[in-house]
Amino acid sequence: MKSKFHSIYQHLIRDIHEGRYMPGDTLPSEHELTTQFEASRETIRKALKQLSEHGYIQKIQGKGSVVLDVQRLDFPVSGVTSFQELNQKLGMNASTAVVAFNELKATAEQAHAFQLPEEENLLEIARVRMIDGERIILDKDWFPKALVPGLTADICAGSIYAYIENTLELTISFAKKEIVVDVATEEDVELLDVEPGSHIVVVHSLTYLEDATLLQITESRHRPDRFRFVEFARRHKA
Amino acid sequence: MKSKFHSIYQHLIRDIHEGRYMPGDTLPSEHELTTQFEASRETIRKALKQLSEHGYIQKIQGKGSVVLDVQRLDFPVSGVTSFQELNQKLGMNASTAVVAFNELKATAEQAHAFQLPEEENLLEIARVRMIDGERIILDKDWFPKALVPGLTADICAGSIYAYIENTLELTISFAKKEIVVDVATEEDVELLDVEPGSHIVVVHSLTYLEDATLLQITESRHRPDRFRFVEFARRHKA
DNA sequence: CAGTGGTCTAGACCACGGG
DNA sequence: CCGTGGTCTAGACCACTGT
Repeated sequence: MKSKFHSIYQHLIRDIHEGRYMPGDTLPSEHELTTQFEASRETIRKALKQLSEHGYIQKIQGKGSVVLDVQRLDFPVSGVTSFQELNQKLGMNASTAVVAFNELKATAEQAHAFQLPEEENLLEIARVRMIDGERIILDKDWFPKALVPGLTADICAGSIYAYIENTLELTISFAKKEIVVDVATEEDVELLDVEPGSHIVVVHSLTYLEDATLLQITESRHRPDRFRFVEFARRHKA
Repeated sequence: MKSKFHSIYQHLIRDIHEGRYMPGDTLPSEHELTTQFEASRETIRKALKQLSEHGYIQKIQGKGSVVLDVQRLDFPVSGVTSFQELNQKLGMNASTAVVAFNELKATAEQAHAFQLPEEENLLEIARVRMIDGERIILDKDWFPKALVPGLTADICAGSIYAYIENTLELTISFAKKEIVVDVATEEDVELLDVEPGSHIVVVHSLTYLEDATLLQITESRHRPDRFRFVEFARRHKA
């Protein structure tokens, strides 16, 4: 992204993070920002719109753009973010073990979800995430094999997202997620540090590319005492 | 909202829900929509932007706006939505019992969160949500008393949000949420149909008005087997 | 009243996709 | 090549907030 409004957006985020604008302050008016960034007002407004959507500011008509307290939000499990990205950002003492890497035929249900001909080949990957020496998360992923050529078990031990976005140059665009609580399966007990009969938090995700093709189905199974999900949401009236 | 782009947005949503555009179809081009709605292209684009953010369409450069399959998303626990609104929308067989309605002094922590002088009066409300005859959810809310004049236990048995938005004419704007899993307290065991020692899904929320003042702190405690949270999220690269 | 954000317009140029 | 969406502009008018 090298668009003008996106640069302005990032510039203002940096200003907020570095404390040049504190929570409760109002940003300079849109008119002032047009001269500061040498941009038209609509361009400024696009940048402010994004800041507002991401929880950085609240726009108040007649007053200005008030900076919100973003401190309590800095654990962005919400949105579309990979475990490795979180690991780096938060400096978690984490590691990944690949426990399965199989090629198999799609089931009827999977073929339908991926809009592929039945019996198309899928990659099935299972990974255990360890944090501070404990096995906390079991991630199970399915990809259409044709979409991720060259993907190896070694790559899966690092960041699949980095491989997809940087090496394959695919653009991940959006995801649908569902969080439910399930009872631990035998597999959970075997692979994670959980007791039989314990609850497991299950995050199902469907991840899509920018042309709206389904790239990935994920089932992420979390030990409940280490699960945390944070969201910023705006209200949309009916 | 009676803005032009919002009417167009709603018009297109209705078209999608009523099947005039099916998943996989492309909407008419932005140029065509300008003549159809007698609006400028930027106005059309504002409407399409919202459709995109809410998961209705995916815009693809050079091609058009593709309609997504919105069927799997129609359980919007994500966003800022009240229990009563969900109840109505989904036709749940649900009821609410108010189990506490107290006026008390704010703790230091609460006073700080609400940015009120210490010892300001708060309302503390606890409600049990029953679905199909089972006590599933315990909601505990705190409001600054001054912000919700006239709120009674009777109103709390219905929709507090409806009272706030329709009667008090306040506008709820955004919320920060956190989902964690806790072990059932004695209070949970007493008020909900759960076993001692069971897990409880806890949703902490901070709800804000459009001038960014904190209106409400909520702790919503869910029986795990009936908890479900669905989200649509777009990826924002670092 | 002046200053703020909210909406809308008409036109321009660019980047991408597909024939 | 044309049609698509992506960005940017300059200017206009309105609605709201505060003095």
